[in-house]
Order: sequence, then structure tokens, then C-alpha cells
Amino acid sequence: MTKIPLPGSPVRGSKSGAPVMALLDLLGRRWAMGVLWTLCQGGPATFRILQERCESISPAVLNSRLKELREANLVERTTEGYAATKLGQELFGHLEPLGAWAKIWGKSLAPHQDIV
Amino acid sequence: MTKIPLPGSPVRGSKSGAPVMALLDLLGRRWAMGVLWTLCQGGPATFRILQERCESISPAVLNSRLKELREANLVERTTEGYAATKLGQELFGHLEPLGAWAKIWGKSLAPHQDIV
DNA sequence: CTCAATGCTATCTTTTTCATAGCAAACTTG
DNA sequence: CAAGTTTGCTATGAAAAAGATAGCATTGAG
Repeated sequence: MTKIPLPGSPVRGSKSGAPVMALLDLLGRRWAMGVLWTLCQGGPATFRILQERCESISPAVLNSRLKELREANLVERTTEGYAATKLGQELFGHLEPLGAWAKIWGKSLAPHQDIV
Repeated sequence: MTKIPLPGSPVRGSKSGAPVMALLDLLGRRWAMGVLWTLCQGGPATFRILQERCESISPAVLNSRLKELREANLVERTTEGYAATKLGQELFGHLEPLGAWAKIWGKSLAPHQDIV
């Protein structure tokens, strides 16, 4: 099984397992941020609903990411399906500003590629 | 060559290429955030220095990430080597708080795994 | 010219991710 | 309660990405 990056043990980018490196390793996997994002933006969701919201994630990967995020205490299962934990929402709070920033970033890039 | 996610064209998680999804796709690749992080924290660096700072990145991947980050206008080459652009530093500004948050996260996880 | 440092490319192996199919368990319905 | 649905996930094979190493073409010193 895939190794789950948690602070305290060696992860990619840090032999000491510095918390931020463990976090970057965890979030730097396909769909990790995307799943957290859609859970926080769209609210709790069942496995299949989550699959739909993500548009193109395969069940195997979704399952892996969910396991990792749950192990990391960022996501949990509730009667409503999967949901971000308090900690997960806190993290999302830090990620959310990226939404607005991304638009500015997109505009600054536009001159080079003619976005319609 | 690897496709570089930029806002405006379809990326993983969004057929419309919503800026934030393009950003998450870009950053959700191994070492993407790590490279930006070390460039912003440690200052400009040559290819090899960057390799050392990252501890375990392979040149092929570092090269890919650098290309992507440059294409995205987050990193550029200067006389001092690679450096974060103004835009890159701005993004880092949003990412940096994760460092402190990760420590809290680590503590909340500690009870479950006895960090030394 | 010789030598070392720099910036990468090549190549091969291991992991991850993707794309599908499909199954077991929990619900619904009739 | 039998039959059909929905849900949550596992299985499988193929493709893409990442990791580990070796090494080559410049560049700049000496």
C-alpha cells in the first residue's frame, strides 16, 4: 500500500519529516487538494457524489486519497458521507485564498496565450 | 512532454480550466510546491544547489518542475540562477502560513503516533 | 589545453495514476 | 421477502509520472 506522509517520519523532501514537508507531500498528490476543496466547497458527499464532483477521478485514486486524508485527520466519515474535519476546514481556510489569487495569476498569464 | 496546466484550458478536475483548478493541478505535482518553497525560503539557486536543497529530487523531475513553474510565470532565471518571480513570491505568501499550521496539525496527530 | 563545475539529457526501474469492470452489502419496492 | 438500485469499494491491465544513476556538452578558470 502507498505510504501515507505524516509529520514525524521521513517524507519526500525531508529526512526529518518536518511537518510542512509532510503536508506538502500529502497535498502534492493528484487530487489531494481537489478532494479537500470540493468537500469544503460543496459540503459532505458520498463516495459517488464526490466522484461526480471531481469530474474525472478514478475510484481507486479517490479511495486512496480519502484514506490518506482520513489518516491525516483532515477528512472523516459522517452520516452524510465524507466530510472535512474541523482541521480539514482550517486547512482549507488557508487554501481558499488561492482561488482568488489564481484568477489574478490567470490574467497575468493571459497576454501570452490569449484566453478567450 | 508533460502537459503544463495553465488556466483557460482543460486540466484535471475541470473541463473549463478554472484558474484555481489549473493551479491545484500545477501545484499538485511532486516537488512543485517544494521547489517554490525552497526558492523563496533560501533565495535564488543554481540547478545543482536546488537539487541539494531538495535532498532527494532527481534532475529529470527538477527540470520538469522548473519548466512548468517558469511557464506559469512563478519562477525565472536570473544571473544568480533560478529565482521566484514576483508572482511566485506572492503565491508563496499564501502558502507560507501552511508552515505554522502544519505544526499544529502535527501536534493534533501526535497522540495517535507518538512523535519523538 | 586541462580540469572542475554547471545544466541538463538518457535510460531503466519503480510508483502512481487512469480507465474500466464488477462485486458485496445496504436500501427500496412491490 | 425476492428483485432491482444505489453505494462503496476492489481488481486488473495499461499508461504516465517519478526515482536513481550515468554521463555528456558547455562554460569558465587556471
